[in-house]
Amino acid sequence: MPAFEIYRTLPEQIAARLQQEVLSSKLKPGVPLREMDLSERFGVSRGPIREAFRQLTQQGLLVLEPNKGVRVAQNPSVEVRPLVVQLRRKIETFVLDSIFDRITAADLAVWDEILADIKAACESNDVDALTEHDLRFHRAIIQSHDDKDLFTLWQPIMMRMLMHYHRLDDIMESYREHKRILDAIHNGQKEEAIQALENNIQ
Amino acid sequence: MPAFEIYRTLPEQIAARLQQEVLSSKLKPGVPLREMDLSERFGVSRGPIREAFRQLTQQGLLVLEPNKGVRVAQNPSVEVRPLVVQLRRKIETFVLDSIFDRITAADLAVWDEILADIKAACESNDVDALTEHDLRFHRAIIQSHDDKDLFTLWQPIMMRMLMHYHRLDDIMESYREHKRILDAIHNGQKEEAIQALENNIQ
DNA sequence: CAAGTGTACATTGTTGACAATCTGTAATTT
DNA sequence: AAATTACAGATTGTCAACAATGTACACTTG
Repeated sequence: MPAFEIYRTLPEQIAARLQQEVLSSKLKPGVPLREMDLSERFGVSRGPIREAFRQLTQQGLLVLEPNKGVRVAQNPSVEVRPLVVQLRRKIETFVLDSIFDRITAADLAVWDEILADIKAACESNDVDALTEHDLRFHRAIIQSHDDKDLFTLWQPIMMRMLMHYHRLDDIMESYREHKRILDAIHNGQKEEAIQALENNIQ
Repeated sequence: MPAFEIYRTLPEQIAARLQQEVLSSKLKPGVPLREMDLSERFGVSRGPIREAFRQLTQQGLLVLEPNKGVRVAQNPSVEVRPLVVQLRRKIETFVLDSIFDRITAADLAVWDEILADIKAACESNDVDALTEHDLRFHRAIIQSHDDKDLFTLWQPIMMRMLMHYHRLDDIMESYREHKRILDAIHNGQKEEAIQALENNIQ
């Protein structure tokens, strides 16, 4: 696992950068994003910017109005949050349950490394880094399922949970929760792993 | 409600057309879509085509590989189907439950009209039209929720259910199921309506 | 003959120019 | 003075040309 992500395309790199800025509230809800501003900032033409906008719109981080451009999406309402939690739990526990017996040592090695990044983020109290590696952790699990496009269902749900929400007083608790998941997997304890995963999603 | 949908933008019109062709299996899984072919067919440049591709990729109907274009997505695996059913039920029943007391006569009028279209499609045994109006029916309910971007979560799930799947031997049963939902709503029977809705989603 | 290499060709990626649309402001009308 | 219209600037939508990448097939090379 490289320390930095490798992106194939220009729009992906731009989208990743903007995603990080939305999730860290550097870009606040309602703020309009101008194609030309960003094309100057990233040193590319408007085409790749527009495509990055589409990706982030699909993730629910931006809202698009025809002929009026995109804005940063509003944070999800508290009323909807319990639904989102349930949906994410259903998907992730489904995946963990169905891949459990086929998890390889290589998978676990990757997940352990991400856990180390989570630990480092918690210890340095870096909430943005924690968000990033929390996302990487759960994405890695989802993407290990055979049906690759479960990811498409999961991503917008995950994004809604990451938008402007920090439930933990004690940031180290996040590390402990993820560690419990991996410990259970290492020990081949399926039910415990699923339980720990559900406990982490709230 | 107009007899035909009104689309603001060029890419939306193109995406709607391609969506219909994928859902009706006129475009089969795995088939590559070439930007230039479609730009000639629709009489536009490649730009709007690319944007339509983005929309359909987000819906899970197309799969995109960088530098290699898009293909029609494979049908969802049978293993994943129960999960998708559960997710869709959770979202739709959540919406119906939370809007139930605020449903207006105007809402019901719209839904009744769609039901009439469903009936007509069933009576003429037109599976493609049924798919279209089934989609319209449930979309109308989802979009009546305040939190507009619940739609973003729901759409890719709905698409996976519509892809190449016909569970009914008796096509008229679809009409009856939707009628039961609306009848219960007309009578103010919330639990019955939710039950009928769940029964329709399988 | 198998494996690798080179070279057209097809296709997607990116760009800058131009067209269409929206927004706010000032002039006009009643 | 209020409502409407006309206009100018800003912004997004579309297009066609060019660049970069991937693909297929013939060709070398061992």
